[in-house]
Amino acid sequence: MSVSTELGHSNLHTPRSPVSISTDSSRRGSLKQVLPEKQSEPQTPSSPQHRLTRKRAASLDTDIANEPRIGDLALNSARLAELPTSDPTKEQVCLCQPDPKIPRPRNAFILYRQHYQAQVVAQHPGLANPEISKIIGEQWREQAPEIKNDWKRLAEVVAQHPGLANPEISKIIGEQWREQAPEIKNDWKRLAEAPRMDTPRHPPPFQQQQLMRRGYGPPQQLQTHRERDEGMDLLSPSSGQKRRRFNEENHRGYAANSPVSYSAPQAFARNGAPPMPMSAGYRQPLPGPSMLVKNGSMGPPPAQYSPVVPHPRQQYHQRQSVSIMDESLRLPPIQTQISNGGSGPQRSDARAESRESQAKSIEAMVMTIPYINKIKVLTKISPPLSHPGPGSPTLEVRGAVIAVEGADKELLSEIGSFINEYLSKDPSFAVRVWGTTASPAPVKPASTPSSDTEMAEASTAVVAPKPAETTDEIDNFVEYLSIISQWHKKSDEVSKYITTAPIPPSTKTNTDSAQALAPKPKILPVALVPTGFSLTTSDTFALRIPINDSYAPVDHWQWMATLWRGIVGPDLTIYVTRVGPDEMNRLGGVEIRNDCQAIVVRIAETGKMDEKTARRLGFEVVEIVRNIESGFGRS
DNA sequence: ATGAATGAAAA
DNA sequence: TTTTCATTCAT
Repeated sequence: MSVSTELGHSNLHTPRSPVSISTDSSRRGSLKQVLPEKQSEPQTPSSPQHRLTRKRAASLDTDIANEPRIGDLALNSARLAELPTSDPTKEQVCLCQPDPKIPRPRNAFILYRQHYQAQVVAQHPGLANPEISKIIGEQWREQAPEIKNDWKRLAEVVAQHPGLANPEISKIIGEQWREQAPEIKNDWKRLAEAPRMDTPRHPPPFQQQQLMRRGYGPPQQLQTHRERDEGMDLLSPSSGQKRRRFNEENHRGYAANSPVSYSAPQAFARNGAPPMPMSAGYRQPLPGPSMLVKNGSMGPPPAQYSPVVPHPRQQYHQRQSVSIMDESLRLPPIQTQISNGGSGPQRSDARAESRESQAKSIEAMVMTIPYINKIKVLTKISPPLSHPGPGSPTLEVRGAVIAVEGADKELLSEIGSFINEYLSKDPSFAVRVWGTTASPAPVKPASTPSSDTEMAEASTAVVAPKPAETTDEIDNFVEYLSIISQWHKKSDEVSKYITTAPIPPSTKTNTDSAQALAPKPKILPVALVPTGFSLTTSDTFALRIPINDSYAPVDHWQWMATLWRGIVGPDLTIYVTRVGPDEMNRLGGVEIRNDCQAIVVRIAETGKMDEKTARRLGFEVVEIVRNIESGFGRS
């Protein structure tokens, strides 16, 4: 059969010359087994294993063989050797080796598991993989048929297009598959067939194949880590955990698990469905403050991640094959964009549409960044009030700054009020609330005809092009800066507040007799930001302000967050989010995150916070706040 | 190498 | 029907 072709193809995927078996050995049946097998026949009933691989590979290849592009490949000797019935000498053995072990396609469950692995690990640190499999397996079982079907379809797509083997691409497809127009789907298919640069082990298809040789080096591991990860690793130190933990988490946990549940951005907030199905945090741009940690520079983030491809932008208008490739590197957001461009049909307001789609993508990306990671990053950017140096005067008290964050405004407000009331009724706390002065509305900055505004308008004039859009962007940006500015001022108030002993209502100043009154419980000042602080605000504006340069969504968000530098950070972050019933059962309503001084509060999709959750939350908050104080004093 | 899960496909 | 093997990665 087309065996020969196939093999050649397989090589394509596994760049290895016939001889380089060693590489493969890492996997299950490779060279080693093959050899033995030949000579021996001791096979008991189930000896098949070894050769299975081979067979499988062959079949797979067949599929591949069908693909047009395959033809280009040069074949390897491996195959050739076989055909020749003529001279079956020992050499054959050698030649055959290359046994390109083409992995079999991942089925729906495997894809599903793969996707949630990270999340589960994040939620259950230290859990062994077999356990993780159980968890995900259980989840899978409970999953609605419809959702399973979505994954099945995705699995089919992946199976049909070896190029999709790359989880990254799979994810993208899964994500947008459902709602994309047919022509876009075709684009994706093309993408699938196109070489993906992500996986080091696969050689570039077409023409490039020859040219690129040098880059690769040995087969390498898998796509798992790449340069991007370095950044993450850097970040993780604080938590001391494995890198994995980091990226994972999709902050919403896994609620709706359909790979294609991408649609309405709102959906994310609504049901907590991870926008990106496949490997959301996989090797993504990472949550970590890559730039922060990396070179300590606060400057602009790294240009782009694609190590191989230049700049997506430059290639946008190139021939489809090329541009598509770039896209794959680029990640979801832009891809959509490109797809649009490629399919040309909708002429009308392609620009607006593209913009819209970009916004959607940004949202998808930004909201996909695990909130835990965001909290960690923000902690680095704006850490809690630090302990005064040795020489500094001792603070009379060290209260706490609590921030309630979350994407759902209503929920935020509900929980924020709860915390406020809960702490306020406790006489040992002196609560004072701070909030972001939400600028009334899209209304013009009538109240603040600051120079900033003027500048903004001036530049608008200069730029001329699209007045409307540009103006909005600037307004948003100005508003953001304004908010940041306000917080800088409030920051001082907050710091002062939590380090000043509150004056008890009736009791007079007890400064003098402080010691004598020792037994009396000290009143702790608590600065509460109940309706969203740095995290919520960064998210809001990261979504609102479009990306007009080469910043990746994650970097875009980070950049927003960076502006909080210099503003006192929360000692405790309470992150509220809505989740589906299953997630609620699995994770509970209140989760304490000691790794980032946070409490995650999960509220059922439909209702309000139940009493049990409220009680636990209140208790934990008090507990943590008290510990903060004592811990502070000691450290 | 083993283990866990589920499912597709080979034996 | 049974067996493999896709994915993951700490033991």
